[in-house]
Parts: sequence; structure tokens; C-alpha cells
Amino acid sequence: MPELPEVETVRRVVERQIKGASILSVEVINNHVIAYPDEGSFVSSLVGEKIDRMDRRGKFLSIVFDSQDRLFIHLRMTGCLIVAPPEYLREKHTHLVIGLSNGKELRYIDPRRFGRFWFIRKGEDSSITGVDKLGIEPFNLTPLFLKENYGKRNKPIKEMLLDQTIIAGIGNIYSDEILFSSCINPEERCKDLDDSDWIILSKKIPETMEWAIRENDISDADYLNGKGRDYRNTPFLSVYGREGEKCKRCSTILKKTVVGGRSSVYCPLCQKRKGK
DNA sequence: CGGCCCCTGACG
DNA sequence: CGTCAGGGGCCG
Repeated sequence: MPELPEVETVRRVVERQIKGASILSVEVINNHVIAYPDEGSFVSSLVGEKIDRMDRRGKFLSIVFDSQDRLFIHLRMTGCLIVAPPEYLREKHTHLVIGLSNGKELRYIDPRRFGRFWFIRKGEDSSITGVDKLGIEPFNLTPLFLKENYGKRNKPIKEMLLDQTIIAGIGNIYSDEILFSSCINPEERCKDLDDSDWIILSKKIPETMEWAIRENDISDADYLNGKGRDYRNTPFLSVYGREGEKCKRCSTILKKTVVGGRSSVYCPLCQKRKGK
């Protein structure tokens, strides 16, 4: 499901509804989603914890407790977190329900069950989650950083933008959107990009992320009504999911291709290939 | 590195 | 029925 802007939206919506509450109960409906530690320790560790705040790092979320213990969450493709009153209909694929002292429940819903939870004690090594391997956040980028980290690679720029160890948080949707607004072909090899490309990418990557976060802004009620899913901003996208439609800049028909195993939509005129 | 895996659901 | 889906990990 979600890339950085959606994960950030979840963080904002959920944080303001759970902040300051304590965990009264943890109901594990499907322990598949608990990556670490085992189910018993997971539940007993969480009960009694008081929530200080929620953080985001790349596409990871973490609930930070007063104790400085943390609950890391990765939603992967279809994971959803919602805050609901206990009487709110419990839908199919609800795997985890956390009862809070403010009378609400934090629920995890995930049809494909790819998402994972990790409970990490204060001071405990968090590397099991994968969060430590992440590159920098996609804000305040410099052209030099991009050139140094991508510039020598003989790989398509689209593929490199998805590498979470260099920049964290960009996924398949926003890599297409970033390349469209930068007028760069998704299959362009990094080594064929020049300084002007790195300059424009250093601007368009943060701009695209910030723009999408703003577009995703939603009230608690609307978020819950959409089951924590429907806010996602496909209506605002320029190219993703718009194969066969007209380019909004030049009206050329948008094309779809496969880059590094991922589908990619682009404008063949605005995003011409330069190198080969 | 490419290829396969994890899963369910939507769509052609 | 087959194919694809916004994620990432692991294997050889």
C-alpha cells in the first residue's frame, strides 16, 4: 500500500488519537504479523506501556513509549492501522487489536499479511527490523549527494530511486511521479544523467513527497470511514495508473513499461531517453 | 544480481 | 482462468 507520504499520513492521524494513552490489552488474532519477539513476550511486554508519540522513518512507523521501548510497524503492501471505538465493526483481515486507556482500539488490518510488528526494548538492537539499513529521508537533498550515490551506476534511475538504503521512503508510485515532474525517462541509466538532472531531482524528490503529504491530509473521521485506505491520492497523480491517458503537459499518450521488475508509466515525449 | 517467495483480491 | 498489485527478504 503505502509509500512515505501515506505512511506519514497514517502517523499523523493515528498519533493524535493514541498519544498519552496506555495499553490495556493486546488481542492477537493472527500471530503471523508479529515478527519479534514471540507472541507471548510481545503481548506481555506491550500491556502497561504508555504511548509518548509515533515516529516514522522511511516506510517504517514506530510507537515510542514513555519507557523508550518501541513498537516498530511496517505496513508493506496492504497493511492498515486504524483507531476505532470497540463497537466499530471489526472487518475481515483484522490481525491485531490493541485496547487503549482512552476507550479506543488501535487495530491492524492487512489482507495480504505482508506487514510486520517488532517490539524492541529501550537500548535493544533494532537491526532485526531492517530500519537501520535505511538511507536518508528524502528531504533537504543535494545534487552532490545524488550524483555520488547514483551517478556511477549502470542501472535505470527508476530502479535506484526504489533503493531504500540510499533514500528511504520512495516507492513505485512516487518514483514515477518524481521522474515525470523531472522530465527524466525511467529507464535512463544513472551514469547517463548529468548535473542538471541531479539538480532537478534534488528539488523534485522533496517537492513530490511534501506535495503528496499535503494532498493526503485527512480528518480522523474520514480516515476511519475509508478504513484507513481510501485517502490514498491516486486522483491527484500525474502518471501512475494512467497508462493510455493523455500527458497533462503535452497530451501525448502515456506509456507503460517494466523497469527492474516494476511497472512504470511515463510520457514518451516529455521523458525522452537521452543515453542508450 | 535475478528470481522466487510471502498472501489475498481485483480485474480482464 | 491468468495476471497483476503501492512492500521487502532471502536464496543461489
